[in-house]
Amino acid sequence: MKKAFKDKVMAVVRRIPNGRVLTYKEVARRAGNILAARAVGNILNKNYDPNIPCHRVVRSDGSLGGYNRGAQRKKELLKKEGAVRA
DNA sequence: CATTTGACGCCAA
DNA sequence: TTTGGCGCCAAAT
Repeated sequence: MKKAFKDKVMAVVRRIPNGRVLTYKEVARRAGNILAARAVGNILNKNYDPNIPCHRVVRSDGSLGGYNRGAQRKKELLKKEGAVRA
């Protein structure tokens, strides 16, 4: 079945290089629907994959947002990678 | 198939 | 500037 959105979101997030973070809005935009920022978060939330650095996706405000493994973990990961909102 | 949920985003007060 | 409410979408139940 072609879950274009879910599949694309995963692909996009998987492509995020180390030290780089994208906003949910940006990911949604690359996934094909900029209005689906919410859906993006929902997808990552229910479908966490070790290949997908979902911790590199943050809110447009610059806030980290949430994380399945704990927001604290996400914060540490980003800090460790030195990620910045380019 | 209809309803609920949810890691969001933007605007108004 | 901060808080609250509304709008948007896709997936899960």
